[in-house]
Amino acid sequence: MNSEAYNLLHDGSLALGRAERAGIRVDLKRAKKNKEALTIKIEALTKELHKSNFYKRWVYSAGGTPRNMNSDTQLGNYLYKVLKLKPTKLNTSKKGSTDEEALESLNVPELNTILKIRKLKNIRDTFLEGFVREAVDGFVHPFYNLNLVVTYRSSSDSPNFQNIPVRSLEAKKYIRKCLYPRRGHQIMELDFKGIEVGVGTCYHKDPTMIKYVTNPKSDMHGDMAKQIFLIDDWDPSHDGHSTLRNGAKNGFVFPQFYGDYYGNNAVSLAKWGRLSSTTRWSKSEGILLPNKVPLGKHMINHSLTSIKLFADHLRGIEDHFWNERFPVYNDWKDKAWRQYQKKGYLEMLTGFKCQGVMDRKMIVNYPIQGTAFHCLLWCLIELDRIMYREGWETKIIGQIHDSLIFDIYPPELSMVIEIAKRITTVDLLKNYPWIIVPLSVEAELCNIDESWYYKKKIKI
DNA sequence: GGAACTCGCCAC
DNA sequence: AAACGTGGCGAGTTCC
Repeated sequence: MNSEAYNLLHDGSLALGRAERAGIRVDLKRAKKNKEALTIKIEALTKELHKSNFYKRWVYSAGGTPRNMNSDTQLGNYLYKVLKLKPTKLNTSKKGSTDEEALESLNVPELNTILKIRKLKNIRDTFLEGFVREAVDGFVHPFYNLNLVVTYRSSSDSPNFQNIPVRSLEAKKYIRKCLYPRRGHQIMELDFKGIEVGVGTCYHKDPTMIKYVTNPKSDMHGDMAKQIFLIDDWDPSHDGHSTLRNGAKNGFVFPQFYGDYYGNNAVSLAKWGRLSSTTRWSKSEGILLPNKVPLGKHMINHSLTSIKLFADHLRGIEDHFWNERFPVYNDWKDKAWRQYQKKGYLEMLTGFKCQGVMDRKMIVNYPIQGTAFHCLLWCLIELDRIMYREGWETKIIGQIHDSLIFDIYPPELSMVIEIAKRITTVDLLKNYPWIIVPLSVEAELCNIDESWYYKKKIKI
């Protein structure tokens, strides 16, 4: 790495050290209460399972020794060797998988109980128990490492602050309702909007992507949703259409950027839209579209009657995506790969080098992932410097790759937002002149004395 | 009988 | 042929 990169890590660890020292307030009483509530639920589900013929036969098959349903080895043996069920999926050791997708596909009611227990145990033992174990005087102090990740991103541990559940409502409730700001303060989260797409654009400079990230009226994910789901009367403000937009974004666009292909896109989009991956689609299946039409009916009306035909459709879209829509981006991927093969390493715009054996996907992903984080880290250092110098009562308490988490002293709120906005959208671009696209941030805020669970988007 | 390791799973 | 990157847990294995 060059000296600029080197200094970023040094300044970064000092700034992150202050966030570590600040820490996050935990309601330990609540964490313990939630743990107990989960234990009761887990015990009830375990009892239910133990009563089933499914479990009794499992024990019998082991000569009467009790079976541990948390053991994937025992479960896999029973399902695929004793019951001789056909695995729908293999794990890396080429044995029948026992992950969520595999168990769901077997359509055995008791397996759903096991999945439920798994989820609850994960909430209890990884997250809540982690808070209880790591808390000192009512605060957890997650660590942020800058020396562990091959892409020169950060990682976090003890407890890991970068994988706190937010998508699953149940997990989110149990866990985030334990995390609080200091008394009289409020938690705020500031996120870069589409930073990886923006940083990627600084690498490949594709003119169509530049238009997409520069013109606020353009909408890449919306355009892809129109194409993928064959919608003629596209209305971005429509709830149902914004659902399809999310599908296109998370089921096609991002996976394509990461190097995935249309075949997997078809499977994951079918799953997302509740369409069968094995049988022909019917007009009554699938998620409901805005006009109350099931997705299955909509697809069939457009002659897409099965996942096979849908995959063919996506193959054409993938081809158009890379060769017509983003040909310059496509060329950059080739160029980056050839350059790595010639030089044996890759170099980021922020001055970091990655050496070692890498495949094509790593070569096009690492620089974007790392560089995007470096933008966040640079802003964190700048903000920390100002906060420290001026003695703000507001503290930075965490960081999740493209977002900053603050413990806000309410009288300082508007000043924090104003300065953070300046640093992220103006100062950063001066420091890194290779940033050729506008960057923007969005904010989520909790009320005073409210837990992190209640964060809500605010206008800034 | 414990330390250190791998694997599979799952959270982001 | 076919998804980037992490941390953490429980189960199971190996080694001393």
